[in-house]
Amino acid sequence: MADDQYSNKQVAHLLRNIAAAYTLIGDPTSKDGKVSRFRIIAYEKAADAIEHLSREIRDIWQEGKLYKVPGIGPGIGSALEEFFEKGESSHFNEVLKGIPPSVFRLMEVPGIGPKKAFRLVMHFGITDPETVISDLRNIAKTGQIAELEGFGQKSQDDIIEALDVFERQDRREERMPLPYAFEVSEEISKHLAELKEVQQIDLLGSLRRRVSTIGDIDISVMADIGDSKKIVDHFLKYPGKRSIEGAGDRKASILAAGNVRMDLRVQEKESYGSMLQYFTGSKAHNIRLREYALKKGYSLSEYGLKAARGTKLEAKGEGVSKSKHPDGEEILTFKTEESLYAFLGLQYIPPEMREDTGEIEIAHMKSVPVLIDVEDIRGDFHIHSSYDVKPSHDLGINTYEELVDEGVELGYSYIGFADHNPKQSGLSNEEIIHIMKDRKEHIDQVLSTSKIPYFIGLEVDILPSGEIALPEKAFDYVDYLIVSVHSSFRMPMKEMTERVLKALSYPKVKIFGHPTGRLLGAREGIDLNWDLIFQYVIENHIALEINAGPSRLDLPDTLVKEGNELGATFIVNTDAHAASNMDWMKYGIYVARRGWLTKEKVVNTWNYDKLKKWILK
DNA sequence: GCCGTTTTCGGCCCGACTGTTTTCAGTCG
Repeated sequence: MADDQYSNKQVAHLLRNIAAAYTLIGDPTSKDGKVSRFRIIAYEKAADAIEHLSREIRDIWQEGKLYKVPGIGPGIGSALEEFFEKGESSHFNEVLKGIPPSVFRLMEVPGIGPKKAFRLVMHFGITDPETVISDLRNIAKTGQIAELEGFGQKSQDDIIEALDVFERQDRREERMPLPYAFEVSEEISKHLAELKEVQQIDLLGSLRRRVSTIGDIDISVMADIGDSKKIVDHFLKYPGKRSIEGAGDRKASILAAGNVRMDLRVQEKESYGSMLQYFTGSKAHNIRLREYALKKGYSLSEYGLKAARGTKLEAKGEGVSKSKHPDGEEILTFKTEESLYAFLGLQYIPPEMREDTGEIEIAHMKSVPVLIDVEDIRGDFHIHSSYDVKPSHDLGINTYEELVDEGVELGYSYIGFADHNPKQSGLSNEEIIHIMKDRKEHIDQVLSTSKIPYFIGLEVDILPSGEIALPEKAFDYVDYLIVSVHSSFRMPMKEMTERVLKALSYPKVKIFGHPTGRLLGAREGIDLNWDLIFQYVIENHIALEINAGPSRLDLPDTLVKEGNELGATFIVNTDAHAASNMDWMKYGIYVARRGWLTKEKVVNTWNYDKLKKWILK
């Protein structure tokens, strides 16, 4: 499904190839064959936009909303329509005709862009994309690349190295789950903190934006600019280092164990705010912010604001001062991010929102939402105990009493238990009903003096038919049900949607658990028609779970944002199988914040009375 | 080719590093 030629990734790849072809040979379909460089940029922008969509571009086209995607206008749009209808576009074909396919393959190698790929392919006549990597490596080893004009010995060595690395890890795009990235970054932070010249260390990039999976670790250091070389040198001596990717006076990159790339930047105090802003990203947010600044007459970079179009620089406002850009021009520098956004007439934008999904417009209108925080959470409703109901999946390791104690420790006002349902094979309905009755009696007994009120829930499997794995007579012994998909993950969207909608229709179902079923880096989510799911849960007051389990982080942030815009409500749960895992809550909160949620949209921030009313409704 | 809270025409993000170069092109983030 996701890897066919219509997937967002493939369509984005196609548009980037068109952009590369334009760069290399121009447009064969136009009169003079020339292409404005801005048309090339437009294709790349459209590719970026499509790659970051939260749903499939082809589905958007089928809904007739293709031209609502930013970056798609009449030109690219009409070609895409033809592509979706016929499986190919005559314009795209014309443009690509002049470029051997091996060029695009070679461009996937880091360090080789369109120009180099084209030169090498044309000069050596390697046209087969299947063999281009090994063919070129063989040629390189004979020393022929070093003799080409514009290349040299070093270029040749670099190409051999890049091809070797590429072939070893071809297409393995390793991103680590956010919680793991936090651990890795702690070590490098400690290493940097050894230097007394280091005044402050910040983790930036996708880590600071709390993206669910992290590619690179981005680190900034505040220091006097005279010390920056020394700090870079120390960074390069990190014991976990495998190789140096690049190094300058103010920035450097290394590859650490596990092929984790780490990027360092050093900046002085006066312009540190600009650095934080720049290095936090996202790239799309930064580009949009720079465009916005430019319209106001300023050119924005990681150093601060330069005057553009004859604007006069005036250092007005908190934390703003005049300084010199490394190139000698006068600039305004910013101590904090707040001062930078404020200077541009924008409300502060939390890092989690900086994805170019409308946040700059909202900040301009001064209506940035107050995002939910982990302190707002008053309870956890997806916790597994060690009470043995002969469950279909794993038992937890702690008793109800221990889970309550942990809840009290976390400052919760209430708690909900959601063990897995008793397995259906080998147990009769009567036995299951009996187990459920015993469980309720057990809980009520051991928690008769509980410090906080509790709810008795159950996480029930959604069977392939859409029925749920619990006889209705057992419903008497629970306050609420979480329904979750735990099997048959690969069903066509239509059937999967019907399956889930049926499960959601049972009485006492209040929560749709880890809704996509994805496992980060291990399993894609299920295919659902989200418009129908959102509509149903909104009408029936069912909360969509944001599962904070480090390997899940499910619902994904993009779907949270979409559901939020439609008016859905959510619940952030840990799915803990041990009391010690109940502190995973923060990871779910990160997802919620990336989905722009305020606390009102999250049921487990509500006070007890309101919450109880919702559960018992 | 796309786009609009100073524009339906006239703009389009910014800088660092590397290698091959005597002033810059290519690539990347």
